[in-house]
Amino acid sequence: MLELMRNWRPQPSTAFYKKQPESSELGRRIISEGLIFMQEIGFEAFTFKKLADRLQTTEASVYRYFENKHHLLLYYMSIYWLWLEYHLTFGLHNLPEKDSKLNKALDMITRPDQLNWALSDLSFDHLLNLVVTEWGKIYFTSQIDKEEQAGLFADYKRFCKRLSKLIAQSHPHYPYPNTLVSTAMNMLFVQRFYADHLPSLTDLTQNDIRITDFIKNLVNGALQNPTA
Amino acid sequence: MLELMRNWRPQPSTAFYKKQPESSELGRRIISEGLIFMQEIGFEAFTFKKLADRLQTTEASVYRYFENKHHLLLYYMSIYWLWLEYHLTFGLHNLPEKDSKLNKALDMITRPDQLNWALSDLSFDHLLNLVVTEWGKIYFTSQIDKEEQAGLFADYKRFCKRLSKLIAQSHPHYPYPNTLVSTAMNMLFVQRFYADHLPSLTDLTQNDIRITDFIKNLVNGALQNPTA
DNA sequence: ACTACTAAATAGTATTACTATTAACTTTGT
DNA sequence: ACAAAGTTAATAGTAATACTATTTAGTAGT
Repeated sequence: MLELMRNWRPQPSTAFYKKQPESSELGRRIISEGLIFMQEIGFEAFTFKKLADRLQTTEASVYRYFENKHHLLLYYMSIYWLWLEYHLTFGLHNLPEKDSKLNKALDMITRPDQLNWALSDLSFDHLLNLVVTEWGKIYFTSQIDKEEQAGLFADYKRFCKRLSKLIAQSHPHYPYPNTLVSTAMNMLFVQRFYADHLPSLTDLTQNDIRITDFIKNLVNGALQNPTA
Repeated sequence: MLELMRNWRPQPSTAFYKKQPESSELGRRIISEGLIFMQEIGFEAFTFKKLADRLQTTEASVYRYFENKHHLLLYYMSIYWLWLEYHLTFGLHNLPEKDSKLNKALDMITRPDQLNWALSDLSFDHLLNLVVTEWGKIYFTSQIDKEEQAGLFADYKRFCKRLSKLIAQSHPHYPYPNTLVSTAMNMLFVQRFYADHLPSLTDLTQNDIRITDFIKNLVNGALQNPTA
């Protein structure tokens, strides 16, 4: 598996960019420096002008690669989903019991820091921090329908669908598998955000490993409890 | 109770505005027209310039009342919480059993459209729509710590704390009452948003009354299921 | 009638997000 | 070898946005 990962890299779809950033030195620098920078100053304050200054290039050059800064944010998000999906595929392989598959999956998604990150040019910490702080701005935008149409949410949707199917298989009578999965996924990021900024809204602390317990209890509880 | 409401109006704290909007004709028009307009064109597209044009006044005049458009959004949010809290207080009064109190509360927050709205100048539908579409931008902003400091999130925090206490009383051994409550509150808005824009991520449809069943099952399931 | 205060309009500025065009450099075919 | 074709990025913009400083008009109290 580690062997495999050496040659494997998440390749976000062409929908995210105008010019493939992996194809040039500047493109690669936009991706790697952009992540650090966007996480540092926040999505609103982040502009292509500022990034260009930092890269010693120009605003227009950055616009050659990405249509706007939101597409760049979604590009990062895509990398996250592709990476997590890759791990999930291998992690669940050959696990026979459906119930243990779901719980293994919950372990993996709630403790992503325990999984192998092999993208030397991108910092996992920066990526996770970015997702946590900007979660509300990723899939909750005024451009939602247009961006959805363009396929920019495909990775997130596919990932959720995969988990919902695990639930549908192990608990065929539970009526809300998709709702339950999207609830869990949202809470992974929202509760971390609350721990950092609105601690009175959560019982968890920063990087609290009890997030796994909370999510597992939530999901398993919902599945075992009768619905109307 | 209906008698009482005739003389009662949610009064957001002074932290939200520079000049009390209820104190002048223009101020009141900013609130009522602003809600409709912001909901119509979305928070990003909404500007004080455009609102001023619509009100046949000037940008600068609007800025006399609100520091920026985010404060106006939070002002609306405050009205929502104050109104819901008012109903909760009366609705739970004299209900003896703690367990039924929690379930009554869940009924109320999941079906706010069933509660009495008595603000003739503000449309409940517009307010709920605004909250649903802009939820991600309300408490997940780059200004979070500053706004928190200014007390702009006090209503939301107080409301959640109230519900957490119900849980802590009925289920004193459950370790995540605050996390569970903020999960439920988030899902009220996020799942509606998904129903509208990313339907594959939820099993609910627009205005689906099963949101009550989903949330009750989720909360009660979590409380009955053992944690680590 | 004079002062004090409130309300709202005028006229700005700095920044932002984004685009059109041009220049420089590489690669490729003959 | 060398011109055509393609790639990459710089120059130089624009329209819109968020926000402010200053001025004018109106109203209330003494």
